[in-house]
Amino acid sequence: MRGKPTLRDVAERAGCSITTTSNILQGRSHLYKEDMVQRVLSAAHELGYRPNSVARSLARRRTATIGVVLDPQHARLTHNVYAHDVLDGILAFLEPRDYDIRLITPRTNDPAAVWRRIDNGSIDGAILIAPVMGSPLLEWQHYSTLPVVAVGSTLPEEYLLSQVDIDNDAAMASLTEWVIQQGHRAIGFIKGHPLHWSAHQRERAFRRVMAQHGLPVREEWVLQGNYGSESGAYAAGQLLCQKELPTAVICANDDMAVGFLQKCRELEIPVPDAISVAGFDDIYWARQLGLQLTTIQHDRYQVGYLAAQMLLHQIETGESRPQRMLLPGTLVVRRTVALAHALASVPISEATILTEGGSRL
Amino acid sequence: MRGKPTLRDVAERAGCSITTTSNILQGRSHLYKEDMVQRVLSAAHELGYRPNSVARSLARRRTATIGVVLDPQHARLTHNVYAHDVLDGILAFLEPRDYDIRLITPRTNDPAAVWRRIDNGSIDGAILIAPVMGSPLLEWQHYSTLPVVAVGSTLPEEYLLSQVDIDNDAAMASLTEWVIQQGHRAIGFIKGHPLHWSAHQRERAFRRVMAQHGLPVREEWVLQGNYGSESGAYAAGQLLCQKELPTAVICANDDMAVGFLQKCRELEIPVPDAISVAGFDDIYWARQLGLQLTTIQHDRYQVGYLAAQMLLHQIETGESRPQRMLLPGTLVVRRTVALAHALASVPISEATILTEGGSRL
DNA sequence: TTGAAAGCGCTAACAT
DNA sequence: ATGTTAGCGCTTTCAA
Repeated sequence: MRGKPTLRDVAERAGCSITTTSNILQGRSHLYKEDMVQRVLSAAHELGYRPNSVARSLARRRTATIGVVLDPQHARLTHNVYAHDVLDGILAFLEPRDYDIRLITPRTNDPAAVWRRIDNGSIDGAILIAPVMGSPLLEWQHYSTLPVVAVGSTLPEEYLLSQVDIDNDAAMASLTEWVIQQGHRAIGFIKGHPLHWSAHQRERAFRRVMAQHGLPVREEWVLQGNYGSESGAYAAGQLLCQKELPTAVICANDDMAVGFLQKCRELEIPVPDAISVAGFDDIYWARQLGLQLTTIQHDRYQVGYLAAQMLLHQIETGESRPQRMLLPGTLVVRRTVALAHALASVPISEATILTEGGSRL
Repeated sequence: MRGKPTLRDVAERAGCSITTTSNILQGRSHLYKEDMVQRVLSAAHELGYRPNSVARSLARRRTATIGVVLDPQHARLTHNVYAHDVLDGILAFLEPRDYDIRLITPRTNDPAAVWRRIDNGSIDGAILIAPVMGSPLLEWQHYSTLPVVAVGSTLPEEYLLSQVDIDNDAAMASLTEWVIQQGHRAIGFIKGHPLHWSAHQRERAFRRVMAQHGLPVREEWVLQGNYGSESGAYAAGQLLCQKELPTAVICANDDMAVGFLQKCRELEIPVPDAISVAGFDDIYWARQLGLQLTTIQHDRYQVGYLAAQMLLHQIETGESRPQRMLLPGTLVVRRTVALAHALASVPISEATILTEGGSRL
C-alpha cells in the first residue's frame, strides 16, 4: 500500500470485504457483528483512512457540493458587499449539512464555456448571485437541468428561475412614503446600476409612490448612478449645482448615499439641514462611520440562508417548480432625513419602521 | 441514451472507440484523420456533450480545484475585508488556468473532521486564509501532504508552511518612524486581535522603533483591540479619558482607526489638532468616507494572486520546500497625523512613502 | 452476517 | 491511425 489508504487497504487490514468496510464506514454497522465493526473501525483509524470524495461522488452520482455562481459583471467580490453577506448565509446553512461550496466565476460570455464550467457533474445545484440583465446565466433552463436559485435579482417570471430576494418594491415604497411624510415635496433620486433589476424596481417604486401622492418627479433631479459610492458623489456634484434643488434625495443604495454625503461635506452643504438624504441597504460601514443614514435595512444573510435551504429542498425532493421568496425590508430612521417645512398628512404604509435603538413607531 | 450524454454516447454516434473520442476531445486531434476528428467533434456538439469533471478527476488523479480554507475564527466572510481582496486575487489567477475554487469553512476544531473535509481528494492544494494562533490548520504538515500556502499570517518558520503576506514589521516600522518624524514623542498604540500573528508583529515593530528612538512606551497608552472598529472606538474611550494624553495614536489596523476617529468625533476631540491618528491597511471605506486617514497601503489582491501562483507551482512541479514571500507596504500620508510641536531630526527609513495624489516624497 | 460483481464516466498505457 | 484493456476508489444491488 503506497499513497493514501483506500477502502481496499482498510478491508485488507480488517480482514473482510470492501463492501463490508464501506457499509460500516457509512454507518450501517447494525448489519454486522460487533466484532467486525470494531475491526473495521480500528483498521480505518490506524491507517488514517479518509474516504475519497471524488470516487464517492462518482459512484453516488451526487457531489454534496453546490455552486455559487458570480455573474461576470461583478466577479470581483471586493466591492460586492452584497455577496459577502449572502455567502455567509449560504455557508451557515450548508456547512452543518456537509455540503461544500464551489465558487464559480465565469469571465466569458460564451455559453458553451460557461456551461462546461458549471454543469459538468461537479455540483448538485447552484445559487446565482445577483445575475444582471443580459447575463448568460439567465438562460439557465436552456442549458442545464440542475436545480438553481437566483438571489439578489428579482427576475421576471418568464425566466422560470427560483428566487430569493428582498422586496425592493415594497421597501422603496415605504422609504419614499416616509420621506414624503416628513413634508418633502421636491424629491430627487439617484438611480442604481442600469443592468441591475433591483435598480429598476427601486426607481419604479419611487416613481409610483410619488405619483400616488400627486407629486411630480423632476427629471433633472433624477440622476444615473451605478451603485458605486463614486457615482453617488458624482451625481451629487451634478445635482447640487443646479439653480433649484430638491429638499430631499433618495439614493438607490447606501454606497451611493455615502458618496453623496461625502460630496455634500466637501461642498459644505449641511445634511439634513440644507438637504435630506436617504439610502437603501443599511451597509455596515455607513453605520460604523456614524453617518446616521436613514435607510432600508434588510437581511442579506437570511437571503443566502433561505436560498441554500430552498436549493437543498429542490435537490433532495426533485421538486422543480420555480418559487419566489421575497423578504421584507425595514425602514431605519436615523438622522439624514429631516422634516420639511409643512408636515403632510400622508398615512404611512404598512411597512415596519424601526427607529435607531430598536423602538417601533 | 438517457440522462446526460457520456463519452460513450459520443463515441457511438461518431462510430469510433471511446479512446479516440476522449483523445480528440482533449485536443489530441493531430493523431487522427481529419475526417474522424470532424465526426467526433460534431457528434459531441450535436449531443451537447460536456465532460464529467468528477469522472475525469478520478481518472486523472487531479481535480483542477484548489481549496480556500477559512479559519473557523473568521469563517464569516462578512466583516473580513481582508479575505475579499485576497479571494479576488486568487480567482484572477486561477480562472484563466481553468482551476476552480472550493470554499472550505471548518466550524469545528476536531482534527479528524477538519481533515476529512479538506484532504479527501477533492482538491489539489489549498490556500489558508489568515490562520490564527492555535488554529488546527497550522498542523497541516502533520495531517496532509497536499501543497498548501498560507496568506495573511506570517508564521514562525517551524510551521513549515509556504506563506505570502505583507511585511507587517517593515511597514509598521516605517509608519512609526513617520509619526515620530512628525515630532511626536508621546505615542499610543491600539493592538490588534491577540490571536493574529500580524497583531503581534505590528506591535513589536512599533515598540522596536520607539526604543530605537529612545522613546518610552507608556503602557497605559497601549490598549487591547481586536481589529474590529468597535474595539477601536472602545479603546478610544479608554484612552481619551486619561489625565495625560499622547499626541498621536497608531492603530494596528484601519478598522480600529475608523472606530477611534468616530469616538473622537463623538467626544468632539478634533483630529489631528488635538490628537493624531494613524491606521494600517488602507481600507476602501475609510477612503470612501473621506476620512483622510494616514495609513499603510498594501496590496491584498496581489497577495492572493501570488499565493495562487505559488500554490500552482508547487502542485505542478511537486516542489515542496516551504517558501515565504513578503510584500512591502506603502505609507500613505493623508491628514490625520499632524506635526507635533518640535520637529525631530530623525531620518526616515528606506520605505516608500506616498502622499495622496501619487507624488513620492 | 458477509461478499462478489457490476458499474459510475473517464484516462492512459499498451497494443495493433 | 485507432482500439483494447485495465484501472481511478467507491457504492450498491444481489446472491450466498
